[in-house]
Amino acid sequence: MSDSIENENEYDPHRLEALWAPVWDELKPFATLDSELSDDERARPRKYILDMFPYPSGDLHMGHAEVYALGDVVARYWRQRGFTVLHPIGWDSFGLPAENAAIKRGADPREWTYANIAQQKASMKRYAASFDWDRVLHTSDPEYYQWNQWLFLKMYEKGLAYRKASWVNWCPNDQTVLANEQVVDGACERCGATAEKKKLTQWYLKITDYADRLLDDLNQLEGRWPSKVLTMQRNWIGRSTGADVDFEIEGRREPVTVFTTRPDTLYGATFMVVAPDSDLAAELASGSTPEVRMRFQAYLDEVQKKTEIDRQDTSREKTGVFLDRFAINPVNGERLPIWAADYVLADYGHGAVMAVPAHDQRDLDFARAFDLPVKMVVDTLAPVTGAIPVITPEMLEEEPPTIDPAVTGEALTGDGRMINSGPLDGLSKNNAIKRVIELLDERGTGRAAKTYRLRDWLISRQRYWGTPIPIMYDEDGREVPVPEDQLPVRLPDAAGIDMKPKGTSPLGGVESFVSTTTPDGRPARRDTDTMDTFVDSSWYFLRFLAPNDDTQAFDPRDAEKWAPVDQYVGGVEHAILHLLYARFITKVLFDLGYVSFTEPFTALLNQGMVILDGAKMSKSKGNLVYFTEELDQYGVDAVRLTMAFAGPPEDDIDWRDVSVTGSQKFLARAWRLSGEVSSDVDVDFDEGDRALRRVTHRFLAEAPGLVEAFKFNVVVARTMELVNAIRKTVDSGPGAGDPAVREAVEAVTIALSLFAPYTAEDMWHRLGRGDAAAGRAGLVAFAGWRKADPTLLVDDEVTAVVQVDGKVRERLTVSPRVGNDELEALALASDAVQRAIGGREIVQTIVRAPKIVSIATRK
RNA sequence: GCCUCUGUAGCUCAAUGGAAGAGCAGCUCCGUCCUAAGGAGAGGGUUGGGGGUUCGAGUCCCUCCAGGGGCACCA
Repeated sequence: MSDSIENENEYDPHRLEALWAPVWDELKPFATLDSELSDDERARPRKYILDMFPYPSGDLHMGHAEVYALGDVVARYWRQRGFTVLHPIGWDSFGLPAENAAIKRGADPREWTYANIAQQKASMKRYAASFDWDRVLHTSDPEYYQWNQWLFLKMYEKGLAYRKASWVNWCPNDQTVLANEQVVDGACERCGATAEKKKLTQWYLKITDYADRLLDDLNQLEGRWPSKVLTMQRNWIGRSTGADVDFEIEGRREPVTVFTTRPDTLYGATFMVVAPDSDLAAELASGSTPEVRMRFQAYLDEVQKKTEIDRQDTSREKTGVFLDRFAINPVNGERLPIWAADYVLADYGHGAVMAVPAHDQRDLDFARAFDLPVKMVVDTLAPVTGAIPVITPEMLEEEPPTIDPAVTGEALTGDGRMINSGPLDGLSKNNAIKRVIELLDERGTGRAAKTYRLRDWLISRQRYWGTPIPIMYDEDGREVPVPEDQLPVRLPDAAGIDMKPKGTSPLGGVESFVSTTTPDGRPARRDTDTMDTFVDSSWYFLRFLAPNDDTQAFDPRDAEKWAPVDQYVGGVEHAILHLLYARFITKVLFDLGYVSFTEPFTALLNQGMVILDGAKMSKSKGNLVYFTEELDQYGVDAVRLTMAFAGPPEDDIDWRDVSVTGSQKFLARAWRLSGEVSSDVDVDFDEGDRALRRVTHRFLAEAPGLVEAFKFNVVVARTMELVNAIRKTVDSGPGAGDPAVREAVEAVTIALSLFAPYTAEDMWHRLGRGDAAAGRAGLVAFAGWRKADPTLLVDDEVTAVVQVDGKVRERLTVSPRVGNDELEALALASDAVQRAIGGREIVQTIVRAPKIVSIATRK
């Protein structure tokens, strides 16, 4: 039992949490719906700060603790800068874990999900994240997902949503298809099972139509998004430029088109390779001899047994089978044997390549394995720049080393002069590319072309807990879109549905769901797949603008007011998937006229992970740090401050390396100061101690730039320095009554409001600042960042250094406004400097007033 | 293998080409019946190695080493 009076003079984070949480609940400090804003707040400039919303699997963990601490620093900072800040939160609440829990424990996915949401929400409130709790959304609510369906129908109308049969990635564990983006190193991104290939008819969104814009618009984000993410997106889209070339095939009416980035080497093609799992290969084989058909089928079986992981092993030996068919090179009429080999991919380019072994390593490896001819068409030793090669006598005597790829096994991929290439002879690589495309164009047998690595986005999932695809099929199997006024297509109750994965959607077994009628009254059956949950998150930032609007997905006028997101905060694990999809959907909405911007997230901050002992935390490793336990032990503010102080946000935080106790001690030091200030609230700061005021104002001037550059750890270090300076002033300077002490402690309090809201709120009120009558405007969160006084930023005197021949020989105390000439004269007048010069001739003097004079002598 | 980012005090990080610094931890001292909180003080560096440009390099260039990340049979 502790005395409550004594208690109030001791820093007790849990007491402060209990004291202020109810006040905040009452005042709703961060509510931003129009009805909640005062005229003044409506008139302020606006910022939209968004933290990636969580998936509700269990309670919050340390990773969440980091994102929401850092995102909150940014949101609270802009409020202090006088902006009206939209900072919403919601839940990405559709998805597999709910369904897997249902299968494992017999729980209803809906109940499981919403129970977890309630728990996470309570934790976030305790954590004092400054969210607008009036704008909460859950993607699993029909009020949300009906707009997924609306979006799908809009895209369907535009031909951007379509169904096709194709080889798809299949997760044998989750028993569902995966988007390309969800296959990492040949394995399911979620569960790690080796992905398989299946031929299925599925729904796709035509993201490839947007490939160029998705790539080119990345330039707008340069400097505002981490360059790492930009690079990953560029790689993922993977645009290659080159040419399509048509090859006539003996015994076939239609020519075969291949894509190449090196059309200049067309004269060096010695064979053609087609992907064994392509339709083309099957067709060419079936038109060949029975032995070829047999050998091809055997090869295809072998290839299809390989996993994605085997296939990606680049050190593998080349395999293939000759199809006994021939293509005709359009530029020189040469007959090229056609092979099927699995180093050519069916779904990239046209699934066929012209092989130029002399100038492509893969083709060369294949040619050497199967004894195919190698023909050099680029002399890479020939100069292309016009420089004259230097030939030494030694070089003339020595036999020049051969560069022939057939001998060396090294393909020549560099620039050089074209040889053995008819009209291209003598040209450099780039000129030859231009010229050959002209030639092909003239003959109509080829053209400039671009190819992408990006594939269309497969969104069908054979699972229950997701958005039903709003399409039905009539008795002839024709697609019929669900009319907009019949949305949402509701997910049926989980009760009685067998969710065990069986490769087809659980919804297929719910006759009352499946059976429906077309708008014109004919019987029809619904599509039973649900959408990839990345559809949900691809536009949620717009739904936050009016989460309760049941007439539209979002109001374009709200989008004008708030969007795009000024600052997005989240983990780098979404560098491709979520961020690429959200960019794509934003461009679609732009094209449909719903928004006036083409990029959803103006700036992006990726935070690192919280790890322990150098390793990712995981239940199986037994190295978990529990969020709630940390809060119980150290208090919310100390944990939040630690997240900000541990290092640059993008670096991982090893919980072993940080000291939450240290953060707590610092907060206690700062908090105690707020109780020691003995000057009045309206005291005149101008009369305060000048030395402390200088430290304070330098802090006020410097901190905003640091926050805006995400150097939160540096801001915290600077705040610590300021606290140390105040302590010195109080204990061994002018004392706690000096006006400068109040000014400095208030600056600390406002700064701490970004990191440690409970502590800062309490300090603010102990300082006599919190105005209970002012409503939320009386809270420290709206105190406003103090302006630095420029006259306090310049020192009265500074030290200038004099170097002679690079060594510091003298320090002069001068005015910061000293001129170059004056400073030079002072330097030369110094005995120490003259001794260092030692009578030698001065060859150069550089003066940078007021910092340095550098004198160089002749030695 | 290719591309890219990062190497500064024990740890985490600062430093428009101009004196190598801060916070934390550790150490010493004060304080205390004891412990802790609290206070005072000092120490700690080949800025990963080597070379270059410069009056002057942690900063720019080259090279090597180490670590992280990305890409990798994409024609």
